[in-house]
Amino acid sequence: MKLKFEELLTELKVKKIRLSHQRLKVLEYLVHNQCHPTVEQIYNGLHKEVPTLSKTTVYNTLNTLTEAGLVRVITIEDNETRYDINTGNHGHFKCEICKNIFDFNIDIDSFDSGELKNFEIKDKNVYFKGVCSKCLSNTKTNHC
Amino acid sequence: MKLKFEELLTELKVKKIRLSHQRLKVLEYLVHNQCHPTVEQIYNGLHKEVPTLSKTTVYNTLNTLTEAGLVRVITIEDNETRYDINTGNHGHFKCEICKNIFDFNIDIDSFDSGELKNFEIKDKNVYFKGVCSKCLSNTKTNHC
DNA sequence: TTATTAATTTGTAATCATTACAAGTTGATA
DNA sequence: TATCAACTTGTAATGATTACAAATTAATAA
Repeated sequence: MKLKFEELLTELKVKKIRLSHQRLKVLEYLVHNQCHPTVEQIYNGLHKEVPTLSKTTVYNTLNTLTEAGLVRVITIEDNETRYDINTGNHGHFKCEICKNIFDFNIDIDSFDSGELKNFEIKDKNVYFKGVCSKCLSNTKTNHC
Repeated sequence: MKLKFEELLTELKVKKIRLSHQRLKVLEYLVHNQCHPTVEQIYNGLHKEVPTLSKTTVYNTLNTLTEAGLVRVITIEDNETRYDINTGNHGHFKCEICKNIFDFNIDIDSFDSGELKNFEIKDKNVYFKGVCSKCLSNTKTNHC
């Protein structure tokens, strides 16, 4: 965790992005909360610690970090944008009952279909939806 | 095309969804325009032919058809929901220059990772972003 | 350490997609 | 052809995101 945060700071400096207090706090929140939070969740989570924080700043910061490639946008549902500090190769599963988003390993690069051979692919996303194992067993219990 | 439309009608009847004039027109539009249109595009495209059509009806219809499984929602970008009458197994590539969305073949079922073995997967989506071949060659030309 | 300045933050207002709602209309059934 | 629940419609409400301008601050150099 600590390591990850230091690496992110270095990347910000390299890319000449100012290390403002708000940006560091948002980054820290994302490193500590890798549950793919929404803007609302980030804002609420930081509000006690940084009372002057504005929601606009959270939006601005996330856009800046996304453009810099430090953060990945997750748009599984059209009404809620989520953010992920883990920019590595992995898929997302959203449970329609508990609404949680789970990471799963997937080698997205393995299916670089020949159809797109003259296309420049910058970003690959795999999103699954359904019901997670925990909610599945709860549903079964309720039926008895 | 004709065949596809007839099949869709049969499915609507089976699922006891009324074959209203507006629903048939939206379905027809989707069958004829498989370019993953937005609500705005569908509404504008049908407005001449069906002047009384309301945008709310387009939303309602698309939600009904999606729940019935006749239409697939595409949410690559968080600010625009798109709709696809092709519910078969395929991926989507969005060009960030021309904004077009391209279909490509992909066997999504082939990577049913063991991590999700106790999950019920209802929907699988693969979204790529980047620059399409046409826009890539245009960019090159402009540099000369 | 301090001054300088451009970048950043902040709060409010604006925008845009989508949904809620209630009154009018219509498709399917008998 | 009558009936009625389902559907459509227009307007208003909602909610996420962005625009904007004034106040603040991080980074640089003296």
